[in-house]
Amino acid sequence: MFQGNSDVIDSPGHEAEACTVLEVLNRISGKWAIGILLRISDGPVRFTELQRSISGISRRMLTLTLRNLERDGLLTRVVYPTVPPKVEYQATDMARELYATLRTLTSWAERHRDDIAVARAAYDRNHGPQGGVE
Amino acid sequence: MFQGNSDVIDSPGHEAEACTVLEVLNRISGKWAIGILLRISDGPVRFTELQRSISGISRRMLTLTLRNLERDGLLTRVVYPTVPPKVEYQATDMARELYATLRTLTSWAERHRDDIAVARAAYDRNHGPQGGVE
DNA sequence: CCGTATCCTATTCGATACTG
DNA sequence: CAGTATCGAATAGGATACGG
Repeated sequence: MFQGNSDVIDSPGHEAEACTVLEVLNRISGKWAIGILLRISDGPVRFTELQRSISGISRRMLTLTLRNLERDGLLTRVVYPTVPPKVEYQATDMARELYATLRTLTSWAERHRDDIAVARAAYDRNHGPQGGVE
Repeated sequence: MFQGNSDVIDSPGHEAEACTVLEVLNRISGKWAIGILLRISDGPVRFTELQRSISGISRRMLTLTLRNLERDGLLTRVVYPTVPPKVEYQATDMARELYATLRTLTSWAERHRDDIAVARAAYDRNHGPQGGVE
């Protein structure tokens, strides 16, 4: 019944700052965080706009990921009390420091996508389904 | 009974290359991958040595993560047929291209660890346990 | 338009015991 | 030393339905 029943947001009162770095890195891991951060990299974006851009994400996961990023100070949520409601999400300075790194990361991923596919295929050929010596 | 029952290694024959980038990024996500990669950044390291350095990791997760990284061509596994056995893990060139980025990432995490903690505390104060309007 | 609540599944991970 | 097998708990994530 707590908001962080199990899901992503951990309940306040449960401190867990053991691993310095990995704890923080876990904030930008998760299936959608990087995609969201990159999407709002050049200006505020509305909720529905985000949902359509990212495509594949459910409203639930979009909300949860946005809340976590907001909680950690990586984006701000601005509510315009209009009708219909309008909510914009916007990267903070802290998040902006990440963009260069994030882009390097995704560019690395794109550059080596084929290499990885090849390596994987080779591995699966040798260490086949049953670990078969054959 | 298959090696990829559910765990980390996905069974060959199930192609899933939909998302270009995220698919690949998922390879260096996971709780231990980055730690392992950084640990082998300056030369080959043995299994037990890895286990002690990383500390907190179980043999099982060490093995699984190593296998996945090997499968994706991020490290190589060299077995010396001695007794007792000796196995060394070593980063590939592809992985070495990642180190600069990985260090930038972890340094960002360290620089902003406090900011994040503060942001989180503030968030939890406002959007308290019940989402209470108060 | 922008969410939240519930339910359910798949995946991740740790503990433990066994092996070449 | 360097693993593998099995089990079980916790968590992430999807589908769907409801609300301000």
